[in-house]
Amino acid sequence: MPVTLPYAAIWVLDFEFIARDGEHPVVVCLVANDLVSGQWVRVWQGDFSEPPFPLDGNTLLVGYSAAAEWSCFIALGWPMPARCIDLYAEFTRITNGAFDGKLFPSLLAAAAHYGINTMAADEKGAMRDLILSGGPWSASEQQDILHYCAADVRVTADLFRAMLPQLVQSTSTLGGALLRGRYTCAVARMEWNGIPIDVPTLNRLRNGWDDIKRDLVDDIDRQYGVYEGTTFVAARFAAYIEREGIPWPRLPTGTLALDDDTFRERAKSYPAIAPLRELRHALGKMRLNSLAVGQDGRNRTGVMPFGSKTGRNQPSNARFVFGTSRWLRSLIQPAPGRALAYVDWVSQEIAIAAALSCDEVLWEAYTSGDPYMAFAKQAGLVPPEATKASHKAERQRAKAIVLGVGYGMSADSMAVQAGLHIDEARDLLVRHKLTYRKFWAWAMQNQNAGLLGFILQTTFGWTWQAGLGTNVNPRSLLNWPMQANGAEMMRLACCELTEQGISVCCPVHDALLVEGPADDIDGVVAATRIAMERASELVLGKGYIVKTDVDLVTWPNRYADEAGVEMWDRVLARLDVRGW
DNA sequence: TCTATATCACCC
DNA sequence: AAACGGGTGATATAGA
Repeated sequence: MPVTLPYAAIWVLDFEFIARDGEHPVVVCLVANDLVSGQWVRVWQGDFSEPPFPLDGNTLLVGYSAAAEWSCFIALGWPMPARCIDLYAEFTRITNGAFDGKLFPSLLAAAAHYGINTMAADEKGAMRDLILSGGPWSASEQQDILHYCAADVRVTADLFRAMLPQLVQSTSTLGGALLRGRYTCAVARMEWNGIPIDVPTLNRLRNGWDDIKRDLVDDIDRQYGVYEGTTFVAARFAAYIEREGIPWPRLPTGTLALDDDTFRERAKSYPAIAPLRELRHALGKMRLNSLAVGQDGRNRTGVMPFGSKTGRNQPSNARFVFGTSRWLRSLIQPAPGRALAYVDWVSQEIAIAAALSCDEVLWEAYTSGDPYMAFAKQAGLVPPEATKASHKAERQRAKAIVLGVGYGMSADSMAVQAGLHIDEARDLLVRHKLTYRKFWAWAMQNQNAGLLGFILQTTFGWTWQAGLGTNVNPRSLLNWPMQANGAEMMRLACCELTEQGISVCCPVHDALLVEGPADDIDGVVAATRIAMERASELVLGKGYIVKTDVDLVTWPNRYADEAGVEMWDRVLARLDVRGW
C-alpha cells in the first residue's frame, strides 16, 4: 500500500561549498525549492541568518549526498532537520546490485537512470572548479554559481518526483528512507568532529620516514642485494633465489609469488629469508601524506555512508586514520583534558546470525562470552569443564570454523587456514551444521533466495537484489545479512548518540570512537554502551543484546593497538636516533 | 605516455 | 575454474 507524504512543505536543497582536506566546509551559497508551494530561495554567503524554511517534523528536506548539506547547516549554526531523505542513499539502495560497481551513482548518473535531462558533466566540472577556486567571485560569477546550484536543485527535484513511487511504496520504504536520512545528519556531525591527532609526531613521521626506510634497507639488504634504492625489484630477487638455490612458488601467470604468506612459508625451510620478510613488512604501507588533518589537528574525511552494497560506510583508506596500518593509530591522541573511548560490539556478526536465525543454541554460545569454546563444547569436541587454558588448541580449531562459516568458507580453505587435516576440517564443519541447524537453514534460505533473484533485506529495509543470471558469488549472499544488519545497527547507534549530544568522532564498522572531557569520559562511555545495546535490540529484537568492549585513552596517553605497538615503538626509536 | 589489469597489503 | 564476506589504494606491468 503506497503511503501519502504527510508534509506541509518539501524543500529540495543544494549548497555549494568549499571542502579542503581535513577542514570544515566553507559555505558559498544555498538554493532550495519547495515542491509544495513552488517557492524558491537563493542565499549567497554572507547573507545567511536563520534557516529560510522550517526544520520541524512537518517539513521534509531532500538532498543528494545530503550529509554535505547538513555539514553546511552546522557551519551556519543551524539545527538538524527533523525529517530528511537522501536520494543518494535511496538510489543506491534501489539499484543495489544492478551496476555491480561499474557506475558511480552520482546525481547525474541517477538522473540519467530515470531519463532526466541534466547539464553536461564537463560543464559541471568547470563550475566545480570555479567554486573550489575559493573566490572572490565577480557579480556575474556569483550569478553563474547560483544558476548552476539551482540547476542541480531542479535535477534533484525531478529525481525526487521520479523516485517518489518507490519511496512511498510502503511504510517500510518511507520509514527506511527517513531513517537513512536521519543517519546522514549523524554523519555530518561525526565528520564535523573528526579525530584528534598528535600533529607534531605526524610531522616527524612524515619528515623522517624516507630516512628510516633507507636505514632499514641499508641494514638488511646487504646480504640480499634485491633493492634498488628503497624499492624491491622482483628481477633481482629472482636472481637471489637462483644464486642461493631456493625453490620459490609461482603464480598461475608465471610470476614469482611475492605475498607475505609465501615469504612466511618459505622462511620456515630457508631461515635466511626471514629478515627480508621482516623488512618488506616494515616498509610495507605507510601512507601518511594523504591523511586529512585540519589546522586544528583533527582527522576529518568523508564517511561515505551507504558506499558498499551491504550499506556500510566506505571512507577513503588513505585519508582516514582508521584505514591506515594499525600501528599508525597511535597518532590518535586526545587533547589536554580530553579522553577518547573506542567502543566495539563483541563478535557482532555471530550475534546477528544467532538472533536473526532464531538459533537458540548459537545464541547460547554467543552469550557464554566465548562462542568458540562454546562450539567446541556443544559439538562434543571438549568436555563441558574445558577452559581456554586447558584446551587451547581445540579452541583455536573451533574458532577457525566458527569465523570461516560466516564467510561461507569451504572445509579445504579452513584446513589450510587453521593448519588442520582436511578430514578434521570436514568433520568440524559437519559438527557445526548439526549443532546450529537453525542458523544453517536461515543462511541457506538467504543464499537461495538471493540466487533466485529475490531481494534480501535488513530489519530496517536496506536491500540488495543480487540479480538473476549474473555471476553472483553465493558466499556473498550468505554473509550479506550479517554485515548489512551490522551496518544498520551502527547507523542507529550513531543517530542516537549524536542526537544526545555525545561527541562521536567516527564509526569503524562495528565500533565507535567517542570523545569527552577526561573527568566525564565514564559518563560518555556509559551512554555509548547503552545506545549500542539499544541499537542491537532494535535490529535483532527485544532481549538480543550484542555486548560491547571499551578501550579508554586519556591525555597524555595515545591510542595503542595491541598488534601495532611494537612497530610504533621501533619507528619512534629510529626517529629519535635520526634526530627527527 | 596514458590507461587498464593484476597483485599485494591493509582495514572490519 | 575456483572455492573467504565487504572494501581502498599503491605499485608494477602490459598494451594501446
